[in-house]
Amino acid sequence: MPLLLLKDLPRYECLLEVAQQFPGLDPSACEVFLHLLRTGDEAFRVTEDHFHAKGLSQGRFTVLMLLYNKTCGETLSLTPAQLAERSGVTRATMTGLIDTLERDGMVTRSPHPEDRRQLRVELTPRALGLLAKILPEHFRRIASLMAVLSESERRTMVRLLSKIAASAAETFPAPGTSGSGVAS
Amino acid sequence: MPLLLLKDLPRYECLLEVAQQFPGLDPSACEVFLHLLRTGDEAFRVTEDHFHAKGLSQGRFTVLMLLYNKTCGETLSLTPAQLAERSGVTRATMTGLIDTLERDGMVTRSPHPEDRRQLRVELTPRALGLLAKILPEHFRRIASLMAVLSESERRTMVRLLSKIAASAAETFPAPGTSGSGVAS
DNA sequence: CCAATCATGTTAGGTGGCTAACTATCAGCC
DNA sequence: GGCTGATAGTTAGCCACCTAACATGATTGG
Repeated sequence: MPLLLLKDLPRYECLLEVAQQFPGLDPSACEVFLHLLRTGDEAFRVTEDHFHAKGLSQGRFTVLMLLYNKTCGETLSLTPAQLAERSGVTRATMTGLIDTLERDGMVTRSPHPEDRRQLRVELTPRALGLLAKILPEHFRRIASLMAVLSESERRTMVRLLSKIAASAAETFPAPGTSGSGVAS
Repeated sequence: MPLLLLKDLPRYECLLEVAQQFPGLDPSACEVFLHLLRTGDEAFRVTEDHFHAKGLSQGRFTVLMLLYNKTCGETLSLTPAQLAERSGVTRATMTGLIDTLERDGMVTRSPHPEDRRQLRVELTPRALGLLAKILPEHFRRIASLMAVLSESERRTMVRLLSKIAASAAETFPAPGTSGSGVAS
Protein backbone atom coordinates (compact mmCIF):
# COMPACT_ATOMS: atom_id res chain seq x y z
CA MET A 1 0.00 0.00 0.00
CA PRO A 2 1.16 3.52 -0.65
CA LEU A 3 2.59 4.73 2.54
CA LEU A 4 3.91 8.19 2.62
CA LEU A 5 1.65 10.36 0.58
CA LEU A 6 -1.44 8.63 1.76
CA LYS A 7 -0.50 9.63 5.21
CA ASP A 8 -3.40 11.90 4.50
CA LEU A 9 -6.39 10.54 6.32
CA PRO A 10 -4.53 7.56 7.57
CA ARG A 11 -6.71 6.11 10.21
CA TYR A 12 -10.06 7.31 9.13
CA GLU A 13 -10.26 6.50 5.51
CA CYS A 14 -11.67 3.17 6.49
CA LEU A 15 -14.62 4.91 8.00
CA LEU A 16 -15.68 6.40 4.72
CA GLU A 17 -15.56 3.09 2.96
CA VAL A 18 -17.54 1.36 5.61
CA ALA A 19 -19.97 4.23 5.58
CA GLN A 20 -20.78 3.37 2.01
CA GLN A 21 -21.93 -0.02 3.14
CA PHE A 22 -24.48 1.55 5.41
CA PRO A 23 -27.25 3.00 3.32
CA GLY A 24 -28.70 6.32 4.34
CA LEU A 25 -25.58 7.16 6.22
CA ASP A 26 -24.84 10.78 5.46
CA PRO A 27 -21.46 10.55 3.74
CA SER A 28 -20.89 14.30 3.78
CA ALA A 29 -21.30 14.35 7.54
CA CYS A 30 -18.67 11.63 7.84
CA GLU A 31 -16.40 13.53 5.54
CA VAL A 32 -16.60 16.71 7.61
CA PHE A 33 -16.10 14.66 10.74
CA LEU A 34 -12.97 13.01 9.42
CA HIS A 35 -11.49 16.25 8.17
CA LEU A 36 -12.23 17.95 11.46
CA LEU A 37 -10.48 15.31 13.51
CA ARG A 38 -7.57 15.06 11.15
CA THR A 39 -7.00 18.79 10.90
CA GLY A 40 -7.41 19.26 14.62
CA ASP A 41 -4.82 16.59 15.14
CA GLU A 42 -2.41 18.25 12.71
CA ALA A 43 -2.83 21.64 14.34
CA PHE A 44 -2.30 20.07 17.72
CA ARG A 45 0.84 18.38 16.49
CA VAL A 46 2.29 21.64 15.22
CA THR A 47 2.38 23.10 18.70
CA GLU A 48 3.05 19.85 20.50
CA ASP A 49 6.20 19.28 18.44
CA HIS A 50 7.45 22.69 19.43
CA PHE A 51 6.78 22.11 23.13
CA HIS A 52 8.37 18.73 22.99
CA ALA A 53 11.57 20.22 21.59
CA LYS A 54 11.67 22.47 24.66
CA GLY A 55 11.01 19.68 27.12
CA LEU A 56 7.35 20.48 27.68
CA SER A 57 4.11 18.75 26.91
CA GLN A 58 0.80 20.32 26.09
CA GLY A 59 -0.42 19.62 29.60
CA ARG A 60 2.60 21.13 31.29
CA PHE A 61 2.50 24.13 28.97
CA THR A 62 -1.12 24.73 29.87
CA VAL A 63 -0.33 24.71 33.56
CA LEU A 64 2.44 27.22 33.06
CA MET A 65 0.14 29.41 30.98
CA LEU A 66 -2.58 29.33 33.60
CA LEU A 67 -0.12 30.50 36.21
CA TYR A 68 1.43 33.03 33.87
CA ASN A 69 -1.87 34.32 32.68
CA LYS A 70 -3.06 37.77 33.70
CA THR A 71 0.11 38.30 35.58
CA CYS A 72 2.35 39.22 32.72
CA GLY A 73 5.46 38.65 34.72
CA GLU A 74 4.04 38.56 38.20
CA THR A 75 3.79 35.17 39.78
CA LEU A 76 0.22 34.17 40.31
CA SER A 77 -0.66 31.34 42.64
CA LEU A 78 -3.45 28.86 42.06
CA THR A 79 -4.44 25.67 43.81
CA PRO A 80 -4.14 22.28 42.12
CA ALA A 81 -7.91 22.01 42.04
CA GLN A 82 -8.21 25.32 40.23
CA LEU A 83 -5.54 24.30 37.78
CA ALA A 84 -7.26 20.98 37.17
CA GLU A 85 -10.61 22.55 36.58
CA ARG A 86 -9.31 25.26 34.28
CA SER A 87 -7.18 22.92 32.23
CA GLY A 88 -9.83 20.25 31.95
CA VAL A 89 -8.10 17.35 33.64
CA THR A 90 -8.81 15.56 36.89
CA ARG A 91 -7.18 16.52 40.15
CA ALA A 92 -5.29 13.25 40.07
CA THR A 93 -3.79 14.11 36.70
CA MET A 94 -2.90 17.55 37.94
CA THR A 95 -0.98 16.02 40.83
CA GLY A 96 1.18 14.23 38.29
CA LEU A 97 1.69 17.31 36.14
CA ILE A 98 2.71 19.40 39.11
CA ASP A 99 5.02 16.61 40.23
CA THR A 100 7.01 16.70 37.01
CA LEU A 101 6.93 20.49 36.80
CA GLU A 102 8.18 20.73 40.36
CA ARG A 103 10.86 18.14 39.70
CA ASP A 104 12.04 20.22 36.75
CA GLY A 105 12.12 23.39 38.81
CA MET A 106 9.25 25.11 36.99
CA VAL A 107 6.77 25.48 39.84
CA THR A 108 6.75 25.36 43.61
CA ARG A 109 4.15 24.00 46.01
CA SER A 110 3.61 25.91 49.22
CA PRO A 111 1.00 25.56 51.93
CA HIS A 112 -2.05 27.72 51.85
CA PRO A 113 -2.04 30.12 54.78
CA GLU A 114 -5.70 29.77 55.64
CA ASP A 115 -6.88 26.36 54.49
CA ARG A 116 -4.51 23.58 55.35
CA ARG A 117 -6.07 21.26 52.80
CA GLN A 118 -4.97 23.44 49.94
CA LEU A 119 -1.66 24.17 48.28
CA ARG A 120 -0.50 27.14 46.34
CA VAL A 121 1.33 26.50 43.11
CA GLU A 122 3.54 29.23 41.72
CA LEU A 123 5.87 29.70 38.79
CA THR A 124 9.60 29.90 39.33
CA PRO A 125 11.79 32.41 37.53
CA ARG A 126 13.03 29.52 35.49
CA ALA A 127 9.54 28.93 34.15
CA LEU A 128 9.21 32.58 33.25
CA GLY A 129 12.40 32.34 31.28
CA LEU A 130 11.21 29.24 29.47
CA LEU A 131 7.90 30.83 28.56
CA ALA A 132 9.68 33.90 27.26
CA LYS A 133 11.66 31.65 24.99
CA ILE A 134 8.73 29.55 23.85
CA LEU A 135 5.84 31.95 23.38
CA PRO A 136 7.06 33.96 20.37
CA GLU A 137 7.65 30.86 18.30
CA HIS A 138 4.41 29.36 19.56
CA PHE A 139 2.37 32.29 18.33
CA ARG A 140 4.39 32.45 15.17
CA ARG A 141 3.48 28.88 14.40
CA ILE A 142 -0.21 29.51 14.93
CA ALA A 143 -0.10 32.57 12.72
CA SER A 144 1.82 30.71 10.06
CA LEU A 145 -0.58 27.79 10.18
CA MET A 146 -3.55 30.06 9.61
CA ALA A 147 -1.88 32.28 7.06
CA VAL A 148 -3.61 30.34 4.30
CA LEU A 149 -7.00 31.66 5.40
CA SER A 150 -8.31 35.12 4.63
CA GLU A 151 -9.99 37.15 7.32
CA SER A 152 -13.38 36.30 5.94
CA GLU A 153 -12.52 32.61 5.78
CA ARG A 154 -11.43 32.80 9.39
CA ARG A 155 -14.75 34.26 10.41
CA THR A 156 -16.51 31.52 8.50
CA MET A 157 -14.42 28.84 10.20
CA VAL A 158 -15.12 30.18 13.65
CA ARG A 159 -18.82 30.39 12.91
CA LEU A 160 -19.10 26.85 11.54
CA LEU A 161 -16.86 25.34 14.18
CA SER A 162 -18.94 27.01 16.85
CA LYS A 163 -22.08 25.50 15.38
CA ILE A 164 -20.58 22.04 15.53
CA ALA A 165 -19.28 22.52 19.04
CA ALA A 166 -22.66 23.75 20.20
CA SER A 167 -24.30 20.79 18.54
CA ALA A 168 -21.95 18.42 20.30
CA ALA A 169 -22.42 20.01 23.69
CA GLU A 170 -26.17 20.01 23.34
CA THR A 171 -26.83 16.68 21.66
CA PHE A 172 -24.15 14.73 23.45
CA PRO A 173 -23.33 16.58 26.64
CA ALA A 174 -20.11 15.66 28.36
CA PRO A 175 -20.54 13.18 31.19
CA GLY A 176 -19.94 15.60 34.01
CA THR A 177 -22.05 18.28 32.39
CA SER A 178 -25.69 18.81 33.14
CA GLY A 179 -26.02 20.15 29.65
CA SER A 180 -29.57 20.88 28.59
CA GLY A 181 -31.29 20.03 31.76
CA VAL A 182 -33.37 17.15 30.51
CA ALA A 183 -30.74 14.54 31.15
CA SER A 184 -31.55 11.18 32.74
CA MET B 1 1.99 10.68 16.32
CA PRO B 2 -0.57 9.70 18.81
CA LEU B 3 -3.85 8.53 17.64
CA LEU B 4 -5.66 11.64 18.59
CA LEU B 5 -4.30 14.12 20.95
CA LEU B 6 -7.21 16.43 20.93
CA LYS B 7 -8.36 15.59 24.35
CA ASP B 8 -7.47 18.97 25.68
CA LEU B 9 -9.76 21.75 25.12
CA PRO B 10 -10.63 24.22 27.74
CA ARG B 11 -7.07 24.80 28.51
CA TYR B 12 -6.55 27.10 25.61
CA GLU B 13 -8.66 29.99 26.58
CA CYS B 14 -5.77 31.44 28.45
CA LEU B 15 -3.94 31.63 25.18
CA LEU B 16 -6.15 34.33 23.81
CA GLU B 17 -5.59 36.52 26.80
CA VAL B 18 -1.87 36.15 26.67
CA ALA B 19 -1.97 36.72 22.96
CA GLN B 20 -3.23 40.19 23.62
CA GLN B 21 -0.06 40.95 25.49
CA PHE B 22 2.00 40.15 22.45
CA PRO B 23 1.61 42.89 19.91
CA GLY B 24 1.39 41.96 16.26
CA LEU B 25 0.21 38.52 17.17
CA ASP B 26 -2.63 37.72 14.80
CA PRO B 27 -5.53 37.33 17.19
CA SER B 28 -7.87 35.95 14.54
CA ALA B 29 -5.40 33.15 13.81
CA CYS B 30 -5.33 32.27 17.49
CA GLU B 31 -9.08 32.34 17.60
CA VAL B 32 -9.44 29.92 14.72
CA PHE B 33 -6.78 27.73 16.27
CA LEU B 34 -8.57 27.55 19.59
CA HIS B 35 -11.93 26.86 18.03
CA LEU B 36 -10.44 24.18 15.84
CA LEU B 37 -8.89 22.35 18.75
CA ARG B 38 -11.89 22.78 20.94
CA THR B 39 -14.37 21.60 18.34
CA GLY B 40 -12.15 18.72 17.28
CA ASP B 41 -12.01 17.68 20.89
CA GLU B 42 -15.77 17.84 21.27
CA ALA B 43 -16.31 15.79 18.14
CA PHE B 44 -13.76 13.29 19.34
CA ARG B 45 -15.47 13.05 22.69
CA VAL B 46 -18.85 12.36 21.09
CA THR B 47 -17.59 9.14 19.55
CA GLU B 48 -15.16 8.28 22.32
CA ASP B 49 -17.94 8.35 24.91
CA HIS B 50 -19.91 5.93 22.82
CA PHE B 51 -16.99 3.55 22.39
CA HIS B 52 -16.18 3.74 26.04
CA ALA B 53 -19.69 2.68 26.96
CA LYS B 54 -19.12 -0.43 24.84
CA GLY B 55 -15.73 -1.20 26.32
CA LEU B 56 -13.70 0.12 23.40
CA SER B 57 -11.33 3.00 22.92
CA GLN B 58 -10.69 5.02 19.80
CA GLY B 59 -7.49 3.09 19.17
CA ARG B 60 -9.08 -0.32 19.57
CA PHE B 61 -12.02 0.73 17.42
CA THR B 62 -9.66 1.83 14.68
CA VAL B 63 -7.92 -1.53 14.71
CA LEU B 64 -11.23 -3.35 14.44
CA MET B 65 -12.32 -1.09 11.60
CA LEU B 66 -9.11 -1.68 9.70
CA LEU B 67 -9.63 -5.40 9.92
CA TYR B 68 -13.32 -5.13 9.16
CA ASN B 69 -12.76 -2.79 6.28
CA LYS B 70 -13.29 -3.96 2.73
CA THR B 71 -14.39 -7.30 3.98
CA CYS B 72 -17.93 -6.50 4.90
CA GLY B 73 -18.24 -9.55 7.02
CA GLU B 74 -15.28 -11.53 5.78
CA THR B 75 -12.36 -11.70 8.13
CA LEU B 76 -9.40 -9.89 6.70
CA SER B 77 -5.96 -10.46 8.09
CA LEU B 78 -3.31 -7.79 8.47
CA THR B 79 0.06 -7.75 10.15
CA PRO B 80 0.70 -5.63 13.24
CA ALA B 81 3.04 -3.44 11.20
CA GLN B 82 0.32 -2.77 8.63
CA LEU B 83 -2.15 -1.96 11.37
CA ALA B 84 0.32 0.36 13.03
CA GLU B 85 1.09 2.23 9.88
CA ARG B 86 -2.53 2.59 8.82
CA SER B 87 -3.72 3.70 12.21
CA GLY B 88 -0.88 6.12 12.72
CA VAL B 89 0.72 4.64 15.83
CA THR B 90 4.05 2.95 16.40
CA ARG B 91 4.49 -0.79 16.20
CA ALA B 92 5.12 -0.81 19.93
CA THR B 93 1.79 0.82 20.60
CA MET B 94 0.10 -1.61 18.25
CA THR B 95 1.51 -4.50 20.24
CA GLY B 96 -0.29 -3.14 23.28
CA LEU B 97 -3.56 -2.58 21.43
CA ILE B 98 -3.52 -6.07 20.01
CA ASP B 99 -2.71 -7.42 23.47
CA THR B 100 -5.84 -5.97 25.00
CA LEU B 101 -7.99 -6.84 21.99
CA GLU B 102 -6.75 -10.40 22.10
CA ARG B 103 -7.29 -10.59 25.84
CA ASP B 104 -10.87 -9.46 25.29
CA GLY B 105 -11.42 -12.04 22.55
CA MET B 106 -11.74 -9.54 19.73
CA VAL B 107 -8.79 -10.56 17.57
CA THR B 108 -6.46 -13.52 17.15
CA ARG B 109 -2.78 -13.63 16.35
CA SER B 110 -1.60 -16.43 14.09
CA PRO B 111 1.73 -17.11 12.43
CA HIS B 112 2.30 -16.00 8.89
CA PRO B 113 2.70 -19.02 6.61
CA GLU B 114 5.59 -17.66 4.57
CA ASP B 115 7.46 -15.17 6.74
CA ARG B 116 8.07 -16.34 10.23
CA ARG B 117 8.77 -12.83 11.43
CA GLN B 118 5.25 -11.74 10.75
CA LEU B 119 1.93 -12.38 12.40
CA ARG B 120 -1.56 -12.27 11.03
CA VAL B 121 -4.20 -10.52 13.06
CA GLU B 122 -7.82 -11.39 12.41
CA LEU B 123 -11.19 -10.45 13.82
CA THR B 124 -13.17 -12.95 15.84
CA PRO B 125 -16.91 -13.45 15.42
CA ARG B 126 -17.29 -11.68 18.70
CA ALA B 127 -15.69 -8.57 17.23
CA LEU B 128 -18.02 -8.71 14.27
CA GLY B 129 -20.95 -8.82 16.63
CA LEU B 130 -19.64 -5.87 18.59
CA LEU B 131 -19.12 -3.81 15.46
CA ALA B 132 -22.60 -4.63 14.26
CA LYS B 133 -23.92 -3.27 17.52
CA ILE B 134 -21.72 -0.19 17.57
CA LEU B 135 -21.62 1.08 14.02
CA PRO B 136 -25.22 2.20 13.52
CA GLU B 137 -25.15 4.40 16.60
CA HIS B 138 -21.66 5.58 15.69
CA PHE B 139 -22.76 6.85 12.31
CA ARG B 140 -25.96 8.20 13.75
CA ARG B 141 -23.93 10.30 16.16
CA ILE B 142 -21.78 11.70 13.40
CA ALA B 143 -24.81 12.54 11.30
CA SER B 144 -26.54 14.13 14.25
CA LEU B 145 -23.45 16.16 15.12
CA MET B 146 -23.24 17.57 11.62
CA ALA B 147 -26.95 18.07 11.16
CA VAL B 148 -26.52 21.73 12.02
CA LEU B 149 -24.55 22.32 8.81
CA SER B 150 -26.08 22.66 5.38
CA GLU B 151 -24.57 20.86 2.44
CA SER B 152 -22.90 24.03 1.27
CA GLU B 153 -21.53 24.71 4.72
CA ARG B 154 -20.13 21.20 4.80
CA ARG B 155 -18.32 21.76 1.53
CA THR B 156 -16.93 25.00 2.89
CA MET B 157 -15.74 23.29 6.08
CA VAL B 158 -13.99 20.54 4.17
CA ARG B 159 -12.32 23.06 1.90
CA LEU B 160 -11.07 25.28 4.70
CA LEU B 161 -10.01 22.40 6.92
CA SER B 162 -8.08 20.94 4.03
CA LYS B 163 -6.27 24.21 3.55
CA ILE B 164 -5.22 24.27 7.18
CA ALA B 165 -4.17 20.64 7.14
CA ALA B 166 -2.12 21.18 4.02
CA SER B 167 -0.53 24.22 5.59
CA ALA B 168 0.38 22.21 8.67
CA ALA B 169 1.83 19.34 6.69
CA GLU B 170 3.85 21.65 4.51
CA THR B 171 5.04 24.28 6.96
CA PHE B 172 5.56 21.95 9.89
CA PRO B 173 5.99 18.46 8.50
CA ALA B 174 5.60 15.62 10.93
CA PRO B 175 8.92 14.31 12.25
CA GLY B 176 8.90 11.02 10.42
CA THR B 177 7.68 12.63 7.22
CA SER B 178 9.90 14.08 4.56
CA GLY B 179 6.95 16.26 3.79
CA SER B 180 7.38 18.46 0.76
CA GLY B 181 10.65 16.97 -0.26
CA VAL B 182 11.89 13.68 -1.51
CA ALA B 183 9.90 10.93 0.05
CA SER B 184 12.27 8.02 0.23
C1' DC C 1 -19.88 20.09 70.48
C1' DC C 2 -19.62 16.48 67.73
C1' DA C 3 -20.93 13.67 63.86
C1' DA C 4 -21.91 13.71 59.16
C1' DT C 5 -20.72 15.65 55.00
C1' DC C 6 -17.95 17.89 51.79
C1' DA C 7 -13.57 19.46 49.65
C1' DT C 8 -8.55 18.93 48.70
C1' DG C 9 -4.77 16.55 47.43
C1' DT C 10 -2.68 12.08 46.92
C1' DT C 11 -2.16 7.21 45.81
C1' DA C 12 -2.97 2.86 43.25
C1' DG C 13 -3.96 0.60 39.18
C1' DG C 14 -5.28 0.62 34.28
C1' DT C 15 -4.85 2.40 29.41
C1' DG C 16 -2.49 4.10 25.55
C1' DG C 17 0.84 7.03 23.53
C1' DC C 18 6.14 7.52 22.82
C1' DT C 19 11.40 6.12 22.20
C1' DA C 20 15.09 2.96 22.43
C1' DA C 21 16.84 -1.38 22.66
C1' DC C 22 16.37 -6.23 21.92
C1' DT C 23 15.46 -10.94 19.38
C1' DA C 24 14.34 -13.42 15.51
C1' DT C 25 14.02 -13.75 10.77
C1' DC C 26 14.75 -12.66 6.05
C1' DA C 27 17.43 -10.93 2.02
C1' DG C 28 21.73 -9.59 -0.42
C1' DC C 29 26.23 -9.79 -1.46
C1' DC C 30 30.63 -11.03 -1.38
C1' DG D 1 28.50 -20.78 2.72
C1' DG D 2 28.57 -16.71 6.02
C1' DC D 3 28.56 -11.51 7.06
C1' DT D 4 25.73 -7.52 6.84
C1' DG D 5 21.86 -5.06 7.00
C1' DA D 6 16.87 -4.42 6.96
C1' DT D 7 12.36 -5.77 8.88
C1' DA D 8 8.79 -7.71 12.39
C1' DG D 9 7.37 -7.98 16.77
C1' DT D 10 8.27 -7.40 21.55
C1' DT D 11 10.00 -5.42 25.81
C1' DA D 12 11.17 -1.82 29.15
C1' DG D 13 10.66 2.63 30.83
C1' DC D 14 8.67 7.26 30.56
C1' DC D 15 4.62 10.44 30.41
C1' DA D 16 -0.15 11.77 30.77
C1' DC D 17 -4.68 10.63 31.00
C1' DC D 18 -8.50 8.16 33.61
C1' DT D 19 -11.37 6.13 37.85
C1' DA D 20 -11.71 4.74 42.52
C1' DA D 21 -10.35 4.86 47.03
C1' DC D 22 -8.12 7.17 50.62
C1' DA D 23 -6.48 10.59 54.49
C1' DT D 24 -6.76 14.96 56.00
C1' DG D 25 -8.91 19.21 57.00
C1' DA D 26 -13.12 22.39 56.77
C1' DT D 27 -18.10 23.04 57.32
C1' DT D 28 -22.45 22.43 58.87
C1' DG D 29 -26.51 20.74 61.51
C1' DG D 30 -28.65 18.64 65.21
